[in-house]
Amino acid sequence: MLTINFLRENTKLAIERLKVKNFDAQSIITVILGLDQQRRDIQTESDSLQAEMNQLSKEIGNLFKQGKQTEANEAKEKTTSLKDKIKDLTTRLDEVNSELNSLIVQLPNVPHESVPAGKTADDNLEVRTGGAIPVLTDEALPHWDLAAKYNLIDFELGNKLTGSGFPVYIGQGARLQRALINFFLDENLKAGYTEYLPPFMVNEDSGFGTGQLPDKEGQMYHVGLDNFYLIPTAEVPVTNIFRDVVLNESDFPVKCTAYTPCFRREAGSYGKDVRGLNRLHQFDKVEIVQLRKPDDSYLALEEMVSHVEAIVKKLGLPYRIIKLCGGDMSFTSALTYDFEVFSAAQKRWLEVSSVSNFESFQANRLKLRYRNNETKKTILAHTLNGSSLALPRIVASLLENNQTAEGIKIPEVLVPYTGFSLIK
RNA sequence: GGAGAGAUGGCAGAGCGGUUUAAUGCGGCGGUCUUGAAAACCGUUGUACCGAGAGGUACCGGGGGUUCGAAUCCCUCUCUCUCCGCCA
Repeated sequence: MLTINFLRENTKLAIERLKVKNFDAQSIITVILGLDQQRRDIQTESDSLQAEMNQLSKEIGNLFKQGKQTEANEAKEKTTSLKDKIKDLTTRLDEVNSELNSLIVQLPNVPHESVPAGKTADDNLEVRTGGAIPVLTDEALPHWDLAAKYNLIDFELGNKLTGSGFPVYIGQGARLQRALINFFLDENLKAGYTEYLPPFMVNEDSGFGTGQLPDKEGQMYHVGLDNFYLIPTAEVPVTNIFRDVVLNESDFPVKCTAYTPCFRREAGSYGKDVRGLNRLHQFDKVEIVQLRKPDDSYLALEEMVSHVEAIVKKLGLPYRIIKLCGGDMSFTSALTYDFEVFSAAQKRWLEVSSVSNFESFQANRLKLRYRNNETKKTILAHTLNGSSLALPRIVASLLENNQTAEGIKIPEVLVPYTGFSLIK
């Protein structure tokens, strides 16, 4: 969430920038600033009344000690009206605060100045492309047929065990998963990230910290008996490691990576978008998370984009990097780059990574701060994250693009991990 | 699942109705001494909000209550630990 101080000091800027996200903030911000003023007025009054009350209580204590019962009882009577006033003010303050809060959480993050305006994915900006799109024969198969042909993934079996969207990987298919996870983690380690293996379920506080709760709870699986949520991405447990933490300047940059399965309900999805590996309820992903000081978070974003790009290049997949327009960006992001790889038999671009700078939007919810060396003040850190990478669509693209008459070729960098160079 | 104990500042740990602006120790920071360091000694040491400032208010796991006054008493929730049971 945005901070009230930011809104107070940058009212015009916030309204202008939010237009890029197609969000008309004019009236809501006006109401917010009005409530903020009310809040401060009430608190000033309430504080001074409470000071008076504290003073009075102290005096009553002293009177009792001196045995002056009558005076003490007289003084006690004076507190009654004070108490009522304070109670009244406190109630009002709570009301104003909760109203204020409920409005602020409705405001999306303010996009970075470089974010293009636009409504849909069509308005996104292609930053650059790489890799060659393979030319396949007419007999080329989509990955779900390849998966069946080579017995790599059994989608039907997943239906039996759980339900649709929970595939079972088998043999070389399973080993390819394990290889990719290790490869991605190793690449991240080499780039200076520390590996974590977090819980795959989180509590409510964690869900709130990264912004999944309260609004998007329909997207997560909920374990009702214990009130836990299955994580939709490693971003949730990893970023929440730093909830309620005050870092030192010397701790930066904080760079974390984690492999986790990801669970998404994806209610309402259907059709060709969800065919095969295109969209699943459970999938594997390796995530990178960085914490930065505000002054170099955009440098870090570019660094993360280059890092993910290097991995995709090593796999030899045709890719494009896209800067999302305001309308296509997530609620919490200030700037997002998407990575897509081309899946040559489906002839579709598939999103395999989304790299974002959230600035202090998440940090404010998380109370994730650092102490400034000079001023000794605490300042909200910036959080960033990205996939490096999501497995299913990488697998889809690898299978489709690398199919030959002899079998499916495994990219050279993966062979040490798979132990085989051809799926047949 | 059963029984018991507990939750206090960065950490350890007192306090159990009114000089608590939370003792004390450790750690951290600043200083004295020293060629330098250690030791010793002295000082200092949280967060948030309101206020131009002086200053004020709130916070002792969360929420509610009793009281003129709550870290302290009551209710309730959550979590942690110990033992037993089950178990990879």
